Amino acid sequence: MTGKDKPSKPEPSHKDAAPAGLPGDPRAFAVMTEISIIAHLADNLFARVLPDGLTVAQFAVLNHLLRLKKEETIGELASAHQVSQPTMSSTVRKLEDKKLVRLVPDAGDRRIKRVAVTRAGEAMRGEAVARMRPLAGELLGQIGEEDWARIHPVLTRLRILLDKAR
Amino acid sequence: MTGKDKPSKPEPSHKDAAPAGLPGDPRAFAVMTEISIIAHLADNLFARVLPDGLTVAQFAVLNHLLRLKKEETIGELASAHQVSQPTMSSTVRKLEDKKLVRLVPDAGDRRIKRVAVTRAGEAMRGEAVARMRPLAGELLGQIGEEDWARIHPVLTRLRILLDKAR
DNA sequence: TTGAAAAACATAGATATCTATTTTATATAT
DNA sequence: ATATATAAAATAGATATCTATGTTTTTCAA
Repeated sequence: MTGKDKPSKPEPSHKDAAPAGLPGDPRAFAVMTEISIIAHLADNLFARVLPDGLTVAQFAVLNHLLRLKKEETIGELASAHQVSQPTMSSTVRKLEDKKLVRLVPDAGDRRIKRVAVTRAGEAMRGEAVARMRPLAGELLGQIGEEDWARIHPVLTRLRILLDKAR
Repeated sequence: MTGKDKPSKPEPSHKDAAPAGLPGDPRAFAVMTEISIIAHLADNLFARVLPDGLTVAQFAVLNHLLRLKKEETIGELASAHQVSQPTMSSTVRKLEDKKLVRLVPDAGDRRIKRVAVTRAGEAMRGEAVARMRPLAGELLGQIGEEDWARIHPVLTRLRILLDKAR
């Protein structure tokens, strides 16, 4: 995931993509399509600027724990990040292999291990944030603050609707 | 992908998730996080209502070709759907195995095979659309038309920005 | 005309995700 | 107290994606 070369990368051209084109509510489908493409593009772009060996999923876990300033179980992390428990187990193990987190056993419940970010983990997250800052400023800065504010509440409502329908 | 049981499925609770929390432009990051979650939830939801054996990627190809009413090469499909050429080759082969598309050799250029949807493919897409209609109506109908219209142009602008930065 | 570069697709190997199941530990009901 | 149900995490197997590379065909320049 170093992203130096790009041999078989898909080329621009987004007249359309995923769902879309359904009868009934074309605009809603068009918007969902845009959202799908945006998520995909942002994810790829993000992956390219991350420090070597750190995936988006791994960064997200470090960032989550450091933002909340607390330790969480694998199950809690899986819920928060919308992935299955085995997937989060795998992500956490990779972070552990790199010494970016350590697993703290729970005193009262021996099934549980809480994930704690190490110093090295903090440093790695700091580097990741530093690397994405220019890209973020350049790109996201081109959308005005008022536009972000305009779309934010609608997207939150949509996310809550979809979340309830799971 | 039948989606009958759901043992290790992540549970609700979205106080937060991926990126977010970066300094500089918190709102932009919060929005990008919402977009990422929405795309993920919609994809999963969509996958669950599709006819058995049809993946989202496969449906997207059928739908794309039927909407545009034309045949396209594997390379064109890969570009349009933001995936690598080998991925699209694989998706097309699966559709071909199920007789939902057939590969039409190009008369003038023997490297090329155009992907054409079969009758069975049309029927399958029709069934997929029929199955998702109630879900779509129920969910997406809860967001007013004016809200879709409000966020659409901003999202399109954002998508174009990200696309240029690839 | 022939050799090199480019293009379209296929193949190979790696990885991240998923579902299903297993293991171990805790909670609860008889 | 003991048996059963629930819960947390690990393991196993499948799949969709990616990058890197190979093969075949076409294009173009010397």
